[in-house]
Amino acid sequence: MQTTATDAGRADRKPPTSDAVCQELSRAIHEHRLAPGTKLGEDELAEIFGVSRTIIRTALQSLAHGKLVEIHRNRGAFVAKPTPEEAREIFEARELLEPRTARSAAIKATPEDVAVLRAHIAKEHAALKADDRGLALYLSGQLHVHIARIAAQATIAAFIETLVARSSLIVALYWKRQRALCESHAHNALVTAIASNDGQAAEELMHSHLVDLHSALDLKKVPVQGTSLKEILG
Amino acid sequence: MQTTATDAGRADRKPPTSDAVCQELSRAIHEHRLAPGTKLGEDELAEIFGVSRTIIRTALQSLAHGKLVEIHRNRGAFVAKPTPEEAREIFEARELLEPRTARSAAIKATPEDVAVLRAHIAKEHAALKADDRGLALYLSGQLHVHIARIAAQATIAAFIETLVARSSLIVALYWKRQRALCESHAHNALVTAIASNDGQAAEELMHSHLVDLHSALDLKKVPVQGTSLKEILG
DNA sequence: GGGCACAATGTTGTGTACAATTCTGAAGTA
DNA sequence: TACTTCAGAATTGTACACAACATTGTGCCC
Repeated sequence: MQTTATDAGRADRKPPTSDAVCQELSRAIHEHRLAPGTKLGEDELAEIFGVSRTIIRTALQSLAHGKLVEIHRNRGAFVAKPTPEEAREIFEARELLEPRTARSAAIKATPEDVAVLRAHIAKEHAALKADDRGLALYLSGQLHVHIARIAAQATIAAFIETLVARSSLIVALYWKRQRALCESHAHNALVTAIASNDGQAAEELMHSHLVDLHSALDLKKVPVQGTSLKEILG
Repeated sequence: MQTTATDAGRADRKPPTSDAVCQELSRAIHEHRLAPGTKLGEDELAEIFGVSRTIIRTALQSLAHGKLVEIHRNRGAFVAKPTPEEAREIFEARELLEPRTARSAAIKATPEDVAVLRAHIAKEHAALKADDRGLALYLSGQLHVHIARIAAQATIAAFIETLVARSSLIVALYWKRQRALCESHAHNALVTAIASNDGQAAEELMHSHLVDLHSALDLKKVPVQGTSLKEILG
């Protein structure tokens, strides 16, 4: 998978598929290299990736389905800019889904699963040490997706994946704190609970972790208005 | 919205948009007019709807995102055929999401909301009386979506919408019983609980309703092989 | 000077043509 | 008879061209 992303990024060798473009853009949004509200012009992207607009359009529509991108008819595609209302919904949804899923994961986790999770956390730490905040953020989200997958629930895992992705946008808009270090500790504790197959603890830890994240948002903060100035001056 | 669907169906007046095509196909799948496994040829659909393949492709990709359609590269699009494993996942997900959502809905429901739900049930009854099983099935699913919307949870409502849609495919493949009448009673009780703002009862009724649906499936049954005869003759 | 109408420009939406791949069928061989 | 091989047909994937729409800039009128 790393190969695919690299291929798409370079676009020197082989023409990337729409999925590759999709992943590349998705990753860029995850890592906050693309800010909410940014316009995603088709011609522009087509040139960057070295493909025709057809591929780009497919990728954008795909991202729009996951609500990472908003497409306004005849006006173009923009990186989504969740409202405080949406942010609340998304975290409510996560608080509904993830704790129970974490419990299932803890019950079903094999030593191999745990090893994967620990390796993941190690990468997260490394990224933080290298001061790559974007990558750290991305990995941090992916851990949640991994846990959902361990629960043998591809359907719910897919839901959580979109929620995590959108959470990244929310963090970009409404994040209050500077440090993200605390999360690592929460993740450590969570993985430990899963390692010892303690469903109850995993559920509770996941819940408090999400509440913690949620409370680290300032939803009253006026979102950085990428586009619509009328809202600012309205 | 009825207009849109009709336009798309006829395709005499105005060229339908990809969303219209999407809705039309979605509806056809919901109502079991399109069986799981059916091939959805692009040229074929393009002629039926009176548009170019471009529109059709967009619509199919959209449906593929909701897992109603499977797209195999270079081979085409087919109505999805959920495996027993997926069926289990989908109902587990519904059992996780819907009872709590029903509780929220019951707490927040206004008299107008209840009126809408009751009108919906009336339509459901009418469809059953008219022996339009397809329509009845569709409406039956939509009630669940309506309830989720009342809970002021667009995000979760969207999830439930896809789960309901996929449930329709599962019913097409694995349904055991003949009669669907019992559902109507469950829906009645559910709406009554919501009408009296009884969150606890709504949650419990929704749960038992889903368990009832789930138990009405025979997941050991070999899925009816829609098209690919090679699988039957293996 | 302010406001409006209208042309110019750029971007997106849709249809179509061509290339690439898969499927179908028949012929040939063991 | 069963299996393989290979060409033809059909279908999908991609690129491109044109049309439709939105935005922006200019000039005119009040």
